[in-house]
Amino acid sequence: MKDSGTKAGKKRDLILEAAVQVFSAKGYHNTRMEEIAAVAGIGKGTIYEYFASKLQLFQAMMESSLQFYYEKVRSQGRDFTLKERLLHLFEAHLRFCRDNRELTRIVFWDSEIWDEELKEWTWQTRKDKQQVMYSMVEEGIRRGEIRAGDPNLVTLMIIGLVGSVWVPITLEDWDIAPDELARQMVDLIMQGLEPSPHK
Amino acid sequence: MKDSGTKAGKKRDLILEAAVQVFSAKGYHNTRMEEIAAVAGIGKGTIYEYFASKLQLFQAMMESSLQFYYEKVRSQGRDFTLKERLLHLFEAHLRFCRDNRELTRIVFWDSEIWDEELKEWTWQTRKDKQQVMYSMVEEGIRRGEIRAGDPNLVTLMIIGLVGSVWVPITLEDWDIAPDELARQMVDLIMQGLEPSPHK
Amino acid sequence: MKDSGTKAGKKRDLILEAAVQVFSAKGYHNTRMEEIAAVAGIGKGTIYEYFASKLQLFQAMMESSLQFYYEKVRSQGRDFTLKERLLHLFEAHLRFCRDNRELTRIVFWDSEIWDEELKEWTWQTRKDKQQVMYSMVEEGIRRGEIRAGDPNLVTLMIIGLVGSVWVPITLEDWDIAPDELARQMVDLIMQGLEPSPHK
Amino acid sequence: MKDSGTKAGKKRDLILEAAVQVFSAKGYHNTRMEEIAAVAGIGKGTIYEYFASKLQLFQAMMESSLQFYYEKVRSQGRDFTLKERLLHLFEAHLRFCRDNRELTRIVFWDSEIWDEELKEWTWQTRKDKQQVMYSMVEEGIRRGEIRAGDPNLVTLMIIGLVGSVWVPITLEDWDIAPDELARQMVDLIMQGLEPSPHK
DNA sequence: CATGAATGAGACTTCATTCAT
DNA sequence: CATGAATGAAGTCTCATTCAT
Repeated sequence: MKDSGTKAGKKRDLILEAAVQVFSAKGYHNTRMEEIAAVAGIGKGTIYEYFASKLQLFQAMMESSLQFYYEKVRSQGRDFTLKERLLHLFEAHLRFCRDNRELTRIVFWDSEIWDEELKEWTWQTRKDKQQVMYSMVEEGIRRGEIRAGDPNLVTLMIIGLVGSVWVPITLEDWDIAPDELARQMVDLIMQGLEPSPHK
Repeated sequence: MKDSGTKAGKKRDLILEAAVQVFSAKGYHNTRMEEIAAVAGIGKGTIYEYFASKLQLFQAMMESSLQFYYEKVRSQGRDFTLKERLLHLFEAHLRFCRDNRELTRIVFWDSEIWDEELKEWTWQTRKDKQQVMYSMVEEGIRRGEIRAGDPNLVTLMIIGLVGSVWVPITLEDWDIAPDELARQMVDLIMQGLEPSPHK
Repeated sequence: MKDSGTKAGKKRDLILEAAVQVFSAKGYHNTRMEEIAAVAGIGKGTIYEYFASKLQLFQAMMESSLQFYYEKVRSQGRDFTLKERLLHLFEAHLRFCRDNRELTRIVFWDSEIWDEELKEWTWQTRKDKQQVMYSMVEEGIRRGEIRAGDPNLVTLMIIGLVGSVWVPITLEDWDIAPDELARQMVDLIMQGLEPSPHK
Repeated sequence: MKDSGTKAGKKRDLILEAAVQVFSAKGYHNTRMEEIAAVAGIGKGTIYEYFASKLQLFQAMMESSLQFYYEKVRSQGRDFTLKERLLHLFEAHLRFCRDNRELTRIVFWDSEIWDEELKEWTWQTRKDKQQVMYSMVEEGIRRGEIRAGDPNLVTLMIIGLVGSVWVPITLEDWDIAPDELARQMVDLIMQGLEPSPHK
């Protein structure tokens, strides 16, 4: 699936897949290298042929997972209104969450590792995501698609909403229809809660 | 027995405070009992006079911290509109986050412990919080204060927003004015993003 | 009971009695000073007012217990035949074992302490006991009361028999009549197992 | 899987041998896993590759030792008189004690561990041993080889004698000739101490 | 004298990592 | 390349002993 044509990296991907499974199910600290090896169906020592340490394996797994995520999510058009872009974004996100429950659990939530390097990386990733959203929001304001306001706060609200629905989807196995839910989410964000007398 | 009246449990609290500090800074697994003891300025063994194990210390810290949080947040009136209640809630929450950056970091975020009992407890806490909000939302709909819609989704959005602002406050040391920010948040939630032609 | 008239040492004996109980029930290493204190109904620190360490408390308990044992057992006449003396000895021994099951358990059996000093002491005690018996046996041979043979081996057999009946008495709560059993034991030792055609 | 045929379990046996040495010399509680490892010439962690815990190592050592003992002792004929069987038994026992001084010290004596499971097992072992002897005695009585009497007491005496000679052999390094000593022991048991006028 | 809260040395055990095969 | 037996650093927890009250 992730294999890029050639046979090279086949075992590396095998390990990565096993890592996703085990890390997702048990978290970083409760995962034993031996178990990853077992799940991958290889020897414990073999992992070290491809990854220098447990931490680096975790990082690689996160990176590849997020890349995988971004590929899915970012495949959206450019010449759309903010509303439409949000719709696409939400839908893609929801779809991904629904289809990769295990993966999202570890990628989005569980990160008590506090390795300095990884912390920095996690941090940067978060900022990047926020920055993308921030740009969208700012552009939306410029275009007059949304009313002026603190774009920062708006960005946070959107990110927060996206994050909040993730919880019940992955943790409670909430069964959703991505397109329908995305529509509702956008509606909520755009219209707010107040009853609109003019509608 | 331990002390006469006011100062009872002094050392227990000392340990709890140290635990908040160290657990918050390093996360559960990277925290060493010895370090907590050092920060508390006591001997390693003393902790075990008050808490049976590392896990139980963590649990006690979480519990007391959350209780502390709820005390601060729940001190809000009842005979108010949803809007007013949200305003109070947000403001209290923001105030707490601002004033207890370290604490909120561990309490709200970091929980890769995966002890079955604690997991259950964390889970229940989350559900409780959600339930309270859900009731508020439902009542708001009944009263006609907000338009009908999936109360579940609305609840999630509010929780998501609350959570999302917590990140920059505690992690980026975002300096905020709780009352002003709360007002903006409520406004956002109530009005939505769309430019309102009728206003 | 053990108190020698005055009030002095009352608490010391209290501790000693508690020590017998707990050490007997749990063995040396599984006994906690705190438990002894609890059983004695005093504070943990108080033990150290009377005994310098756990080991010394154990030693004192063993010493006083053995002294108590010897008092009971040695109160036997002198101008008797070996057979009579054995009879008295066995009976006294059995009586003591029956009446002090807990105590004998720890005193005679359980001694995995391996403190060099205590080992030496245990050792010496054993040798002393053996020496007393050896003298009796030797005298018996001289007097022609028993046939010549290796007095060492005879001594061992007697000690062995005494020890062997102790096991079911204290561990299996074998209910015995000391005088009757003593008679049988002496009979066995004196006559042997072989059917005696001449008797 | 570990090795081809003869050398299988080499390291496990290495550990077991070291365990016998150290446990025998120091007793259970005063033995440190690290020391066993050192004696075995391996790393501390390696022990845990073969035994789950200190207690299980001890149990395994006891079991294998006793099996080893029984193999040596039980290799005796069946169609013999009680006297002959005792002779063989004693001789085998003495031989084993002499040749395995260290081992017998821990196996027969030192058992202050008080783990419930092990206690039960020790207990059962003792009962089994006793039962075997009891059967022999009973049969001897039926056959008229020994005079009637309480077979229980006779059994205890024999066991006691066997145990009693063990002490000087292993603890005092008593140098013995197994066959000669066994003969004397049987003679004592069969004839008793009393001078036999008919002999 | 009596106490028990405090201490910290030291024990068992885990598990990431190495390296000989 | 692949392996898994071997390793030992490091962590949690126990409990005899101390000492301020």
